[in-house]
Amino acid sequence: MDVDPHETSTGVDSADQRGTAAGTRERLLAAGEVLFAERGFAATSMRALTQAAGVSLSAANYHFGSKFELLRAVCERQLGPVNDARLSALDELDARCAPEAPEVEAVMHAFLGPAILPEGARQEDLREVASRLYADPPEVVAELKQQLFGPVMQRVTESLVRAVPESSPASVMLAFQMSVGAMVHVVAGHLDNVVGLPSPYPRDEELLDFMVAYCSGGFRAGLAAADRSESPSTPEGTR
Amino acid sequence: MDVDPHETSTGVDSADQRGTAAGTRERLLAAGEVLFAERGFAATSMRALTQAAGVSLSAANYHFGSKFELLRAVCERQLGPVNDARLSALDELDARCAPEAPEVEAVMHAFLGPAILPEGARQEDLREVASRLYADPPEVVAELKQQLFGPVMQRVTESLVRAVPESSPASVMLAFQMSVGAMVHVVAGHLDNVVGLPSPYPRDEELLDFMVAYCSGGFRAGLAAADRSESPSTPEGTR
DNA sequence: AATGGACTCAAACGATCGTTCCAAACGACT
DNA sequence: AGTCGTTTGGAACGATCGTTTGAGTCCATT
Repeated sequence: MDVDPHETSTGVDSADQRGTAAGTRERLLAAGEVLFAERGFAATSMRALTQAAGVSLSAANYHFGSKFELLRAVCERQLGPVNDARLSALDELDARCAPEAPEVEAVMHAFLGPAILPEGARQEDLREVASRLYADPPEVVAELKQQLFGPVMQRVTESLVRAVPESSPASVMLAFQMSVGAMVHVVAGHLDNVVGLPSPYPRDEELLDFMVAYCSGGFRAGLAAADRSESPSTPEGTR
Repeated sequence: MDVDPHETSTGVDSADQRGTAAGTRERLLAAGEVLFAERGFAATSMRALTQAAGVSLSAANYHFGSKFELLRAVCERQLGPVNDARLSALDELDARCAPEAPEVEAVMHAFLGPAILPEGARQEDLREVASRLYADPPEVVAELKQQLFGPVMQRVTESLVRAVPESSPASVMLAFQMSVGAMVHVVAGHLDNVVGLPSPYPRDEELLDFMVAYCSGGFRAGLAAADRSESPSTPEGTR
């Protein structure tokens, strides 16, 4: 807390790979992506992480201060572009269909697309660290999760509520959360562990279309069932 | 491996709570249910667990041999009845609709029901340990997961493939896996962390109906999209 | 050449991890 | 009473955890 070495030193220059300096921080982030994603936070030791990154143990603590801050940096680097893309896609969607509410499919596409298809440069492979956040939390990760996902979740929920005005917001939230669960399951790569699906499932537009169709169809079907069970009886809690 | 104290000592008698013996093992399992569920395997220490159970540290290792075997016992106790109920519900479903294939909704209900509604005695609260298995694995839990979920997953997939014979089995598996993800998300209680839903979400029949509708609707919509993208073009890999 | 900051390293810190060991307490049976 | 097998508690084991320390290296600037 006393002295933070270089807080926002990222992006001081373009293409500064001249020495050995810039490589360390990047290698730590890359190793954190892999290890945090496949073993979780608690099960990943700093020694295993720094060894995988090929740097010293104290280098990690110098750059990030603590293990948790390294996790935060990894998550922010992974989710920052994704969430930005989501928000801009939702803004563009709202702007396109003027005063009317957007379609459920379009909102789901704006939400799922950036998580499935790699937008910018980082074309590599896994984006699963954030998914692991849904698993590890010893109640410390909760704050990080809220900070990372909160704004986007609120924004998507708002668009979905407008898309389906006839359903209660609570049902909309529940249905959307189930969609989140389905997405997390796919992105985290839990597909192969039970049945014989291809392990690194191809992240192409075909999968995205599939997931958008699934989440939208489930969303609508769930809300239909909720409306059906709310209207005929039990008008409890009109408040 | 040498001497296992009481391997299958469960159920030697009915109501054998005479001394202090039967209480220890039960208290350890109960504490494991709570702590493993809310903190994960790696983040839960044996000391915290035994302290929560009110027993000594060595008592846990005496009864279960190791931390991992305690996790296995907790998971088996939680998932055993659930998976049995699932299999018998699927058998009953197959027997009911004679030669015809079962409905998607019925299969989903047979799969989701036992996980949502507590069948037998254990009416308590959380059944989230198994969900945590989808998160923790440092590649050791994979074997346990396969052992716990494998048979049921295979059985459900088989029924779903028969229910939707026009779709490819791979698409059916993927769609079902997304349903699993949605269910895990709900059962694990990840609902509250992002938005303001009620934290211990009520596990009643209304929720079950909602989830069955969601998973079935998503399942059908996803498969429809997959069929749509397979038939018109790209007959790649006919092999 | 010299200075200062950015960065890395090996080594060690105290704490906690899972597990083991051993002695004591328990009930059941002769 | 006495013995046996079962179960428990306290202390300690070696290993590993996250973090800190201090000396060292590198490069940019003067």
